[in-house]
Parts: sequence; C-alpha cells; structure tokens
Amino acid sequence: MRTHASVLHLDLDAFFASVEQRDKPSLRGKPVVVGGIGNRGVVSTASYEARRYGVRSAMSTREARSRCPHAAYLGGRFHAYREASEQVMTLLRAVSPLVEPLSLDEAFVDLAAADLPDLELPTLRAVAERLRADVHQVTGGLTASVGLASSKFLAKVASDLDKPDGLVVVPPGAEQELLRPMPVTVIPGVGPATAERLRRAGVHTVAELERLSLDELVRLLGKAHGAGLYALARADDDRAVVPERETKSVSVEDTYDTDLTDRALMELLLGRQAQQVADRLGRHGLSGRTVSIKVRLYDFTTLSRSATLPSPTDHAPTIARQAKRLLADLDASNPEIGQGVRLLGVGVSGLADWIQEDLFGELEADEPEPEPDIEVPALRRRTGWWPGQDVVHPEHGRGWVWGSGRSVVTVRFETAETGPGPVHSFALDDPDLAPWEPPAPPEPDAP
DNA sequence: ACAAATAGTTTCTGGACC
DNA sequence: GAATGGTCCAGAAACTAT
Repeated sequence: MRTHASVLHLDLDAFFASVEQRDKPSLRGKPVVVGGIGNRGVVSTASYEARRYGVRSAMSTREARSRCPHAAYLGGRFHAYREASEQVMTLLRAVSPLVEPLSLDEAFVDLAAADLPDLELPTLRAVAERLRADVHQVTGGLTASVGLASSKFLAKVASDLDKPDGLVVVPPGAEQELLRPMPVTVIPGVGPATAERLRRAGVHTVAELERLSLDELVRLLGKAHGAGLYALARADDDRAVVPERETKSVSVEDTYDTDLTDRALMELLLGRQAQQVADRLGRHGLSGRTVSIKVRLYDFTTLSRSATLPSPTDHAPTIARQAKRLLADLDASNPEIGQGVRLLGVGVSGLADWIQEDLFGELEADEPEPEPDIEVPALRRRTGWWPGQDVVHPEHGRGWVWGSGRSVVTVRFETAETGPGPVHSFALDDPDLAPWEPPAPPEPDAP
C-alpha cells in the first residue's frame, strides 16, 4: 500500500455497447446488447438502457432476448473497439509510462511514475478529471469511470462505486472503512466457488473475513489463495503496475451451433484450430512445447489433455497431429464423447521466443493433409450478413446491417457523424453492398 | 429447450530421481 | 536391499477475470 492515492484504475463504461451507440446514432438512448448472436451466444456488454431490463454480461443471449426483446442485438466490431482502446491507452501513456492494460476497456496507471509536482489529493484528482475529459474527447463521446487509491485493489473497487461516468478517490487511511461493509466478492480472486466456501464458514463481508486467522484461511482455501485473501481483506496490497507481461499461452476454442458427434469432423476442426494457433504463434515469433486440447461435452463437462513435445514448435501440422492424438486418448478413456461435443479448443503453452526445429521428426510430416470432404452442418461461419456489421454502398455510403432474412438484408445508413440515417433493403447478393473493412489491416488477435 | 473466448493461477496427483 | 521422504516436473482440473 502506497502512502499516496497514486494508483488509478480506468474503466470505459459499457464499452462495446457505447462504441456501437456512438457509431450508430439511431441506437443512442436505446437498449443495445453486444455479444454472441447465435443460439449459444453470451452477452459481452449491455448498454445501461438494456441493463434496466436485467440484461448482464455473461448472460446467455437467449435469456437476454427474453428479458429485453426490443433491444438491438449486435455481433462485435473488434476493429472499432481496438481503435478506441488504443486511443485511450495512448492518452494514459502520455500521463505516465506505467500503464497496465487489463483488457480493451480497462487499465491501471501508476501516477507515482508520472511527471507531477506532487502526489497530494488535489493534484491527483485534477489529473484524473483531466483524463476523463480527454477520454470523452478523443473517443468521440465515450465515458470512463475512474478510481484513485493507494493500491490496485482499492483503485479498482473505487472505479466501480460511481459508474457510469464517475470519479471516486479513496484518501490514504480510508481504505479499510470503505472495504469492511462490502461483500467478499469485491476481492479479486473471490469468484462463485470461493464465495460459497466462505459463506459456509459464515463469512459474507470483508469485515467478517478479517476475523479469520491466516491459519484458518489457509486451511479453508489453500496456501496461496488463503494468504492472498488474508492480506487483501486488510487492504494490504503492494502489487506493482506492470506495463508489459509476457504471453504464456496461445489458444483457440470454438463452441459449435450444434453438438458434434462425428470423430472425423472433430479431427478436421482441431486441424483448423491448430492452424490458427500456429499462425498466431508465427506472427508473434513464438513457439511452444506443450500442446493442449479442450473438449466440452453436451452436458458442459469439460475435459482437457495435454502433452509436451521434446522441442518447441509453431508448426501447424505438428500441433494438429498432437491435438488429434490427444483427442484419440480422450476418446478412449471417455466414451461420452460420442454423445456430443459442444466445444473444441487447441492451445500451445510452455512458450519460448525461439524455434528449435526437430531435424529428425519434421521433414516427412509436412503433407498438406487434404481435408476430408465431409459435411459440416455444425459450423456457423461468421460470414454472410450479421447484425451490426459495417457495410458500404456506392450510393448510400457507410452503414450497418440491421438484420437479414431469407432473401433480403436491411441496412441503416449512418455513422457517428451523420445522425440517425435511412434504412434500405437489398438482395442478399446485391453486388453494390459490401462489407466495410478497416483501412489499416489490424492484428486479428485481440489482447 | 442455457451457459463465449482467451488467458492466467492454483491445487492435487503421480512418477522419476536421489 | 527395501522402504521412505524430499524435489521437480508434467498433467488434469478447478477457479477466476475480462
């Protein structure tokens, strides 16, 4: 815990939904839900208007639709989110070199490393207010909630207290009185499982947690977790703001529209995922020794298998071959796989930033592996027109897909600058209507 | 006819080696 | 020589966060 409230946490409010409302003027003031659109999607972000109907992040889209049928349901436009995020992170880095992004919409800033006359509350508060105003300006109207405190933990708690569009400062010394009445779930690391264990021990609030001894907590939750909670319950948090963290694994996983039962199809899909993982490894100059697969069954049972190679690889056929072997292992010990698989994933960990080719093993293994020609009814490619998608038309200009049916796609032509625009419908294959691509080809992987 | 994608951490278990 | 107890590593699963 620092002596000054020099840790800042910034959280962009309802980020994805706010970007959509910014770029789609007809949706401003209306419920907007961004997330998976398919029948197995989940909500990434709901606008505040949608939250009034009980729509929440991580809720199934199906449930969200039943709670708020009249909301706009949009797939994500990550290029836009990434762009706004970069604008904000650039602002933050202009204030201090110590910026730790947690995701596209959240970051810590260590103001002790900023060039400031002092670290007194009025100075820090002014920096935070300035930042909030600048964020609003450079992003074209997005708002941020900010917390300022003497540690990461408290800064994050604080940014949550007055959202959206708020600033909360926790003066040094006020940390514990703020924390004590709060539920234990405010503590990072206390999710549903830990909260339930604590509840069974009669612990609901931070004040109650504080009464447990270190020994009791370690017995209840294990060594690392117990000790961690013991400290955080007392607002004891010295964690540094770290600007760069090394990637430790790279993975791809997909949930399919309908459960898979065909082993050959599963292998084909694993092969494609291996290729995607290899592409990303290659793009970042990484390779790894441990190949993992993840399988989620029809009943949500989740299984994983991994194996470690003698040397690191970023070679798609090598990863694919290992992934298929692991699936075979899993299949042998787990006949339920035939009952239906809803999710498959492939990952590589044990990363090195260099590649050591196995001179003896790789050479014969390069056959392009022709994909068996099998039906892939379970695959929902994200092609065709999807709600929210950016499009461009030679006559009407930029717009977005409102919806598409059997034979037509409906588009609203508007942008952040135009104000609400007109709606037109087109044949699905109208040659004049094209998906709009962002000008600079971005990295296809989000941080 | 419910429940994403990606990444990271921790815990437990079991084998290898000394 | 057999049993035992670290230590280290790998693998599986559970949990958490955004």
